[in-house]
Amino acid sequence: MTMAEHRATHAANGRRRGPSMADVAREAGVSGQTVSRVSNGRDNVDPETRDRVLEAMRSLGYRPNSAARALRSGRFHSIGVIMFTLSSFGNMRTLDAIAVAAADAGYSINLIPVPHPTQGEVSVAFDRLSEEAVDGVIIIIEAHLLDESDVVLPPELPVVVVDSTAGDRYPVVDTDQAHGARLATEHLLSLDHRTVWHVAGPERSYSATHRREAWEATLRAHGAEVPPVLVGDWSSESGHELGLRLARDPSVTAIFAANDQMALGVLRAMHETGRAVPGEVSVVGFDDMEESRSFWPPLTTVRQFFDEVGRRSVEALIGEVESGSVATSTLVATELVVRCSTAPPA
Amino acid sequence: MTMAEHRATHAANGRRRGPSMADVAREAGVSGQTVSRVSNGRDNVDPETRDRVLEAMRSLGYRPNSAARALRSGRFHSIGVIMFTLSSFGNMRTLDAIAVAAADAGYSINLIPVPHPTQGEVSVAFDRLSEEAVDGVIIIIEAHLLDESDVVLPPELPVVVVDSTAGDRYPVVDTDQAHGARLATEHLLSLDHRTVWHVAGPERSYSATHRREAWEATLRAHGAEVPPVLVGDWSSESGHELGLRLARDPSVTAIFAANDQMALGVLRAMHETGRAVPGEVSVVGFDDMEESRSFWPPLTTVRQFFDEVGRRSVEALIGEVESGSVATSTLVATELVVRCSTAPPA
DNA sequence: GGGTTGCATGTTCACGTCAACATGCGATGC
DNA sequence: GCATCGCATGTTGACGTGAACATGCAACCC
Repeated sequence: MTMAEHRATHAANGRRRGPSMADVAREAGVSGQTVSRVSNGRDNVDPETRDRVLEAMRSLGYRPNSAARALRSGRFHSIGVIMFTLSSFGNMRTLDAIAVAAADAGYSINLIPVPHPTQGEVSVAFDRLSEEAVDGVIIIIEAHLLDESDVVLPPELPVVVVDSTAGDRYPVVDTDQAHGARLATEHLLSLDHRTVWHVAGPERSYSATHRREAWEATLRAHGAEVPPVLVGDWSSESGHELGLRLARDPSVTAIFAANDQMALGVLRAMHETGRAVPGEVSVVGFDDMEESRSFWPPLTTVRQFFDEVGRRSVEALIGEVESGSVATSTLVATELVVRCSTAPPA
Repeated sequence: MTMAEHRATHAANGRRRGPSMADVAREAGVSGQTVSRVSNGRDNVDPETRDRVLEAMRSLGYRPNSAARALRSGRFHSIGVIMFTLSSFGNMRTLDAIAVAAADAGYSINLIPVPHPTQGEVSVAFDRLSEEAVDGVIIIIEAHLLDESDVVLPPELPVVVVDSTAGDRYPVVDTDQAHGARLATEHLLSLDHRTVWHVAGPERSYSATHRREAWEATLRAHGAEVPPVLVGDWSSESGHELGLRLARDPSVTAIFAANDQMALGVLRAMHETGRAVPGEVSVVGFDDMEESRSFWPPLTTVRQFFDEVGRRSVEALIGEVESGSVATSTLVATELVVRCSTAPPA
């Protein structure tokens, strides 16, 4: 039976199913089991038989049915990724890396969005998740939502948490936020700024909290005064707003923003108020997003290795899925990228 | 049997399977079919029976097995999304919208990355795809790769193409690139610029081509001279490079960049060479990414409605999946957002 | 009151795959 | 020459679900 005939047959009876192992077996004159063996690349098949089967597969346009495979084996070769809006630079880059790493390992990615980070929504996402065909989950949302909600992840489901903390319930892969924040703060102090102001991310974000705490600790360690924190929401808008506040205070000479977007907003505020960067005010960001080298002035920032985070989280998860070994949490280093937005105070 | 006991049982014999319909049926004292009916929300079940079944499901921690369901029904309730790197602002926003729209419709998203846009890679992605458990596919890659390669998408698989063209093989959901480019160009001309230079996206991108063609057509329609095109690669780096070239030419007073990132690079080039924006040179972007309002100066740009694109493509695809009707192609409008990077020539 | 209708529920079986076990056959050992 | 082994291949059944069909029972009609 040719592929065209096959499809015609199926079109006729209204089903859209592709050819099955049985069809291939018939075409090749072997048993279904032999087709299965060829399909799974086992070596205990006579080369000649294998060729015949492969030829039959090709001519019929056979594709293994992943649902049947999953049903039989109990494994889906799929990883669920739960995340808020992708609209954060870091999340996006991390997801990208996860997708690539997963594909390399033969896993597909099942994206589960949580449009609004409320407990209700998280709950819904998790409920949905439990019906999803995934072998494990990578969570890229603020974990406090896990702590507080009575949401239950399906037990026995391997989980890796990214860029957050999760008590010690799950392994965590995170950027070394504290290290990055220390690098940024020390860089500014080493330029002889008396102290460093901080435009932080939202209160409930762990990344934001870690960066802020490390900034504060670094200032204290160097005997510098700790100015009040300005809290933003990661957006350049909020950076702009807080930047305007800082611009009014002539004693401010060094600002560490918790991400590049807010740093961009701060830069805009400085331009608007005529305060020279880096002449009067130095600014450091966090993330090293692709665009930050084109900001004006090009932004000194802390580079995160999102690819590494994605890669490691997939690695950890698949390890857990395949060998049952629960991974340990790991930190990914950061590095300071000095560009043109920092200089000694006037 | 309680949930704990149930899991203990399974742990003991080494299987990690959850309880099945049969377990629930036994617990509730009904047949499997009745459980199935409750599970699928059919209304022909006695309320009392339904409650008993729901209670049994809860106590056992029952979750429908999606693999078995898919095997039986031939439907996966899953949409495959094929895309290059997420690292483009537009792709990311579109994906986000797709994910949300799909979730609302009860579909999950299967992300299939194509790290390198070569034919070989595309081929691999498609091969992989054919084993994936998806009911349809949304393709967000430059479609010429489809045209040229001998890659075969599984026949009968519904496909929607986003932000590209696809001959008339598949329905296309696209932003009205031409309209946007015309808005941008006319805005600059209306400010009395003699002509408008264009920093285009890569040759092989359809979006880039459409924008460029519309820019050129608009200039011609207004009797303006058409200057040579500068071709970038969407990155702010390339915008910077080409911007430096443009900055050297004093006759350049208006620049339309094919995306915001390249516009950012152009802005940087102007700052570096001391050419005032918008005093000496006006710059318009395309996309209206979240950050562009915080560029210096805040960027005049063409807003794309990525959410709408994502929503419509999901709608079109699901329509095709569920009713078999092939959708028609649609265009999503754009709008000009005037900020501070444009002004009449000096 | 016999037949019909409507509704809740049960029984059977097939979806496509693959593990486990079975078969068959040539080669090898003593 | 007979037992044994290795290897390619075949047969059977189960994974969990839900469509199709079957059953059983109460209400209703003329």
